[in-house]
Amino acid sequence: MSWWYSNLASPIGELSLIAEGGVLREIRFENDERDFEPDPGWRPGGRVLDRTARQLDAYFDRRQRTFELPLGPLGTDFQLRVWEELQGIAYGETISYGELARRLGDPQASRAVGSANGRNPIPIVIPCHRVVGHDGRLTGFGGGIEIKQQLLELESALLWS
Amino acid sequence: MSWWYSNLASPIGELSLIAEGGVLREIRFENDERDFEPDPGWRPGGRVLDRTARQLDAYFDRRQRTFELPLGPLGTDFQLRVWEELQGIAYGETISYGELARRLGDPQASRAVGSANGRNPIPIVIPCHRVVGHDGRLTGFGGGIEIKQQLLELESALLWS
DNA sequence: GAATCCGCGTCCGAAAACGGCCAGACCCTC
DNA sequence: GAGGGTCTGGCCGTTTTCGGACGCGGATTC
Repeated sequence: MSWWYSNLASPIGELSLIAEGGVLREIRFENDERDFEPDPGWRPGGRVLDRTARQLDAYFDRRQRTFELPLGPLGTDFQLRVWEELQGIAYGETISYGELARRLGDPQASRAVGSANGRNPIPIVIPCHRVVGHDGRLTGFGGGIEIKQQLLELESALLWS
Repeated sequence: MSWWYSNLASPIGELSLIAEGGVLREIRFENDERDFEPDPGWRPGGRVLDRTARQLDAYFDRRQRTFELPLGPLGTDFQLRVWEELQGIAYGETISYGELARRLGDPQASRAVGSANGRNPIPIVIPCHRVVGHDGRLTGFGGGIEIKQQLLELESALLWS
C-alpha cells in the first residue's frame, strides 16, 4: 500500500489530493503559509486522484452536485461518525452544529461536533462547510472562512450575502 | 517493503521468524497459549529467513556459536543500546544485569536494563539469555525460564545444574 | 448584544505504576 | 564469624492513568 498525491487548480486556490490503498485520504488547501510538501516515498498520480480531480472540476463548474468516490478518512470512532453524518447534508442545504449533534443522537455534543468537524481531512467532498452556527454565522473553517463562504455561494446556499 | 515470515522446528519448540526490508525483525516462541498468527499481508519465505533458519539449526546442533545476520530490531534508543551491548557477550558466558548496566556506562540502570532485556524482539540471536541475576539465578525470560535454562545448558554455561 | 455556564471529545503534560535489579542492613543458623 | 535467607529503599526507562485545558456551540440570563 503506497501513498499517492496530486495537485489541482481550483477557483478557491490550489488543492492537494492524497490517496492510499485505493481510497481518498485527504484534501488540503494550499495555505499561503506552509505549502504542500509530499512526504518522500509518495508518488504522484494515481487512478483515484484522477477521478477525484475530474469530479471536483465538475463540482466547481456546477455540473455536478454530489461526489462518487471511495473515501478513507482516518480518525477516531466519534470523528468517523460525524464525518459520516456530514455526507447526509444535501447540496445547497446548511444545518447547525447543534442539529448535527441531534442527528447523531447526542444533542449536547454540539461543541465536540464542532472540533470533529474542524478535523475533517476531506473538505468539500465531505461537506463540513454546510454546517454553520445556530444563528447562521459561518463560525470557522480549516481553509479560512472566506473559502467556506465561497463554497456556500457556489451552492447558492446563502440567503443573504 | 513487505513483511515475511516462516516457521522453524527446534529443540526448544516451534519458532516463528519475521523479517522486513531485508533484515531480521523478530523471533517468536510458539507459546502454548496464543499461537503465531501472521498478519494478513505477510508473505511466507524470504531470503533472510532462510539464512536465519540455517544458522539456528547449526546453533542448536552445536556446529555454530555466533550468528551472521542483518538485524533490525525495533525499539527505543535505550533499548537499541542495550540490545547492541548484549551482542558483546560471548557464547557460554553469563553476566549480571548490573554488569550489563555498567558496560553501558550507567551502573545504576540495572533495573531499566532488565526491562529492556525483557523486550528483546530477537531472542537467541541477540543473546538476552546470557544475562542472569547477580547471584546467578535465571530471573526471567520471555519464552519461559525453562527455555533460558535449556539455552544456557546447550552453551554449557551452567556450572551447577 | 454580552456575559455566564454547561456540555462534549481530544490533546497534552505530569504523575504514578510497573518490571527479567541490586546493594545494604538484619537475622538466623552452624 | 562466616554463609544463607529475607526485607528495604533506591535507581532507571517505559507504559498507563489522570486531570486540566481547549475548541468551528448553544441555551439562558441580564
